[in-house]
Amino acid sequence: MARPRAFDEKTVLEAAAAQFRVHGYADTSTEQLCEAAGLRRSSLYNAFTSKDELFVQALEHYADTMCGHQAAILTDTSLTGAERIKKLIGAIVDEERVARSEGHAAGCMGVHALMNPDLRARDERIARILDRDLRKRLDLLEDAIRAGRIDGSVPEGTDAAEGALLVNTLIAGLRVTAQSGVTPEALHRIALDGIRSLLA
Amino acid sequence: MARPRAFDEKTVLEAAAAQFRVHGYADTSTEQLCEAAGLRRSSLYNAFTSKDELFVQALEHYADTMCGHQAAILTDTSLTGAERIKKLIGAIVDEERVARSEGHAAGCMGVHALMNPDLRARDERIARILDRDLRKRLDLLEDAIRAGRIDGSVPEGTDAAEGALLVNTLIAGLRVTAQSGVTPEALHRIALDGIRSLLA
DNA sequence: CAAATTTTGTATTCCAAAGTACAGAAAGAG
DNA sequence: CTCTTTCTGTACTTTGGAATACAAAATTTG
Repeated sequence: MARPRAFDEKTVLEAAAAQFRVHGYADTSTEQLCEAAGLRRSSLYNAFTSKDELFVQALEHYADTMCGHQAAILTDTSLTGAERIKKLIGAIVDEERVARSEGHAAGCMGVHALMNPDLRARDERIARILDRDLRKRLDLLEDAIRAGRIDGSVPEGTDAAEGALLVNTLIAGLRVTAQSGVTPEALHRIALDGIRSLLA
Repeated sequence: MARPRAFDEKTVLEAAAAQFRVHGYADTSTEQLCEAAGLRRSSLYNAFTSKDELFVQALEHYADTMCGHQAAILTDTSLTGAERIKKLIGAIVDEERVARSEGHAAGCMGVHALMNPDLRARDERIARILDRDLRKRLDLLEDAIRAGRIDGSVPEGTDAAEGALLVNTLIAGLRVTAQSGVTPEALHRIALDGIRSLLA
């Protein structure tokens, strides 16, 4: 019995995340967010009370979506453990490739939020989301490494937890290195060199 | 024939960098900068015209200092090429260790500035400093790798440019991963695993 | 010791960006 | 068709922090 929302909430969260992941929290103005979402100020504030709140929701949605993508790759049992990890790296590099074709780097909400202790302190939910997301992704990586140890694509002695942390660290590094204009091809090669210790 | 400055400029730049490397540009207030430097607003503005200018100078000093430290390690001819790179990683991890003992991560002006396209756009000098710094550090790393190829500590086939980029990428990743509370010991182990491809 | 000049402290101004108010338009329910 | 409710657009208010003004204090040199 009332006028329904003319925009899709998820779509707005994705548009917001696209801004935040490139510019970070502080350097994304509510103006930019409106522009990116194709919404007016009041619609945005009506749906999401504040920039802070919008950030939290965008981060949550972003983390879930990302994690979903990575889970799809890392649990694909048609591939060996090592192949899954290589495919994940390929996917990250591809993200950078399309961002590059748009004239910027892909950025990463996770890196931005992690690197900013003040942001995490401002809203405890942010730290919680980041922790949960990290934990989930490490678990997925550990499972893939264990699978690799069994199928023979990963050396037997490999510590799953540390291998997972290495892959995650390398990915964060890629996000940063991508900002300095390195080609996706070079990015791909160094990432594969970085996980050499995980390949049988 | 005039009252001399009561503070040391370098010391102020270092205090400023210590704030910027943790909080980033936007989330460091001029208030914090005054506090950290032990200076009053007017002294700060008198010496460095603006927050922007202070940031640029702090970044320049920070990059030079960091590069100097790294150069000392990477050109130490009493070590093999591989040993130099391992020692560099140890030094980065130690930085994180002391930061951790102070209750935070070390952060990195380079990572913050790189991840923020708006900041680089605001003042062309920032992009210039970052480019020069990256170039210098990659050159040092390449030299160490080449030295390693000669002394036999690094595999013959290794591409120096890509090896250098890998080490640099890993270090950036360490800066990020350190923010999530991983112990310095774990950080050290995964970093060494990450450069496995560079070790003979 | 006094002049010259710069530093320091407090208070103020200024600005950009976050957030709010409210009138008018749109859409479903009866 | 009309009533109700929610959405949309414009203009306004608020706020946090960067930057400035200026008077008083401090210090070196001649």
